[in-house]
Amino acid sequence: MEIRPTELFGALSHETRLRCLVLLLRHEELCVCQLTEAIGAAQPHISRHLAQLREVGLVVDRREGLWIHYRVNPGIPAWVEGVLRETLRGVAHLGPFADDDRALARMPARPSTARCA
Amino acid sequence: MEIRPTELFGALSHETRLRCLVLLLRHEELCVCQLTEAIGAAQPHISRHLAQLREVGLVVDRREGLWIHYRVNPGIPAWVEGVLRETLRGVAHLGPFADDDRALARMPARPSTARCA
DNA sequence: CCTGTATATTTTATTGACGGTATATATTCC
DNA sequence: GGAATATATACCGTCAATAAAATATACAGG
Repeated sequence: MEIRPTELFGALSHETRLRCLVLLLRHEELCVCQLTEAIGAAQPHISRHLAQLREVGLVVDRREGLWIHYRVNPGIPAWVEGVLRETLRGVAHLGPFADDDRALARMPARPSTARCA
Repeated sequence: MEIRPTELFGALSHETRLRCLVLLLRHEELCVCQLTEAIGAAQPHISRHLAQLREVGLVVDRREGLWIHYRVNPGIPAWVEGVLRETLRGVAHLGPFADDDRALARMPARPSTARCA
């Protein structure tokens, strides 16, 4: 698993992508509709930025029926893990990131239980 | 001292800026001519990217005669320090970063001793 | 004050990232 | 197979980042 440093930081330099990643660091695995709902943006917007995270190798996806679940790539190098850990430590309490987490907690039904929206 | 996460990562997402920062992490304090020589780019190029690192708050500068010395801002938040430490750990051995360090070591005269070029 | 050195900034042109909308693909259920 | 849902991609106009060259500023020494 190789990640080029400038590509890593480029991926983290956009608020939408960073918010997605922070949610995934906190919740192991989430589907697109959960990320979309928690962040409160348009679905193609979230999807496009998730694709960029995937292309860099930061996240992997897994299809299950209609839903596609994303998670942080378990194969990232140790130093990248370190960067993500320190980042989470630094941003977890900040406005948008904390709000996203609360919005996610308020979501009524989770996938594999019923429909998303 | 406040650093916005997306701005931090944006600053690290350009190879020239990351190379400058890695050199500064390793050497405490360097003047522009040392960075220019070690990296082997045009002076205005280095200067512009140092300015961006300065605007984000990652580095500070100090004038001493003709030379302007840059160093990593000692006032950055702990989590940013953590990110930088992990980054250094991850990239130190990679091509351009290791080469820069060797090129710097080969520089004959250092500032405050004689002329730069 | 004039020259040369070190560094910064401005200018201009180009490339690349982004958002929004529309459309396409995949899957399930009927 | 057709409808509905979840997600992805394509298209397009716009704006910001970048490079390269030229110019400006700051300082030192004669």
